[in-house]
Amino acid sequence: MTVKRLRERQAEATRELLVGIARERFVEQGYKATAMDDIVQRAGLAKGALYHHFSGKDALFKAVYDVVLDETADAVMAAALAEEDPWAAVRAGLSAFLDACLRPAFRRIVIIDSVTVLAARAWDSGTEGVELPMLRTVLTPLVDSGALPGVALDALAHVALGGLYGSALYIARAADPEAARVEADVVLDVVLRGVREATT
Amino acid sequence: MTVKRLRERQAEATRELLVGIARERFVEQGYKATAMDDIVQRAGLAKGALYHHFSGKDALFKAVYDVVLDETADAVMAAALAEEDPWAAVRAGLSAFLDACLRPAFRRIVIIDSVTVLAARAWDSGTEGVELPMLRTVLTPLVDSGALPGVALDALAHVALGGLYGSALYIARAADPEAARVEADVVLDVVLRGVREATT
DNA sequence: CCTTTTACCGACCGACGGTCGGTCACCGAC
DNA sequence: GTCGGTGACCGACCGTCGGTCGGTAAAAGG
Repeated sequence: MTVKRLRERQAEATRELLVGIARERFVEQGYKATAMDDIVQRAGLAKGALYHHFSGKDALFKAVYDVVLDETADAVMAAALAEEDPWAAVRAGLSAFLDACLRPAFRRIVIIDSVTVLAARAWDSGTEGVELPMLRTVLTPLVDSGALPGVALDALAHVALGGLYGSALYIARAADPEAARVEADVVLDVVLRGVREATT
Repeated sequence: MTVKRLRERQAEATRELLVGIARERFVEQGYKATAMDDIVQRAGLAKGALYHHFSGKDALFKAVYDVVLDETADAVMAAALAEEDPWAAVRAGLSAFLDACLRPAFRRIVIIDSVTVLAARAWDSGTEGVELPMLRTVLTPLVDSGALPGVALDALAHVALGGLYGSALYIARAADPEAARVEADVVLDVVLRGVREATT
């Protein structure tokens, strides 16, 4: 496993090179405006190489998306799981998420383009992203604790994800992202405290 | 104004025909999978005619989008403005919105594809949709009433829009949309009541 | 009438995602 | 060592599709 054949290492390097170039282009120009030929040329490779490693443009994007998302998911989950109290956990995860929204790569890849590219795929196949399972993990304690009678976990997760998405878009669109982050934080905090106090 | 020249009427009819065909195709197959040639052929016209009336595929989609959105916006705004109490207005608009989510055309055009197609446009130009102004109209009384101290209207509108979008997606994805509508309703109601009771 | 306007035509273009037969360096077996 | 197999990579080629442009005929206007 640790001992890699030359061919293997070379292939993996090529793959990572492609993902790296693709990430740079996707973040800078967006998904649609980025041409496969451009990526290939900048990588100093031929088209066949790209299609040898990735089944298509969307698969390449997915690889980039996974990397960018993981960079955030770890931080968010760590922040949330570090808290004992379910409400505090939600609050901590929220804060970590809003921080992530300030990063250009996260905004462009995860917030804007992922919807465009991966929605169709998720539509046909039952493929589910990482965000919903994450939210379920965080929200399950709340629902299980009986604090939210009659609330379906899945519905709650979807609405919450939407709200987060809305915040992210607001921050991404703002002329002053830092200030927008604070504003979004206030709004989400009001909602969170409201739900909490009204149901306990 | 009411007296239209023959040419004018003919052109308008053609335009509406194209929008109608396009709407049918967009709803059935989605934006990307729909080819301009297909629309043109079904309408019994040539490509030039289409490009005479619409500057491009996205412009054609925008025309369809506007029609579908207006069909809903009127109902939502009417429901909201019929209520005196700001909170009841929000609740009424919410209900009307969730009803709209059950309509296939609304789901496909406004919820799914509009993000893909119109996001890029809205990104560059400061073009804003109809939803945000609508939400601002509904939410302004709440913010003005001082019930939500420290909350920025725009941030609140964005978060709310996101939550609605999440609900809509949940309903659209569900095997049983009717049941999902009820679940989403419960969640949104909990959030709404929570915020309301915690701040009054 | 004759000119202008314009709705509409349809052949053509270029960009772009994707394919496929071919090549050659590496690798394991004997 | 050498030899057959494997697979990373090559790059010319293709189909699709959004978009263009010179042309045409009929209505509008004088």
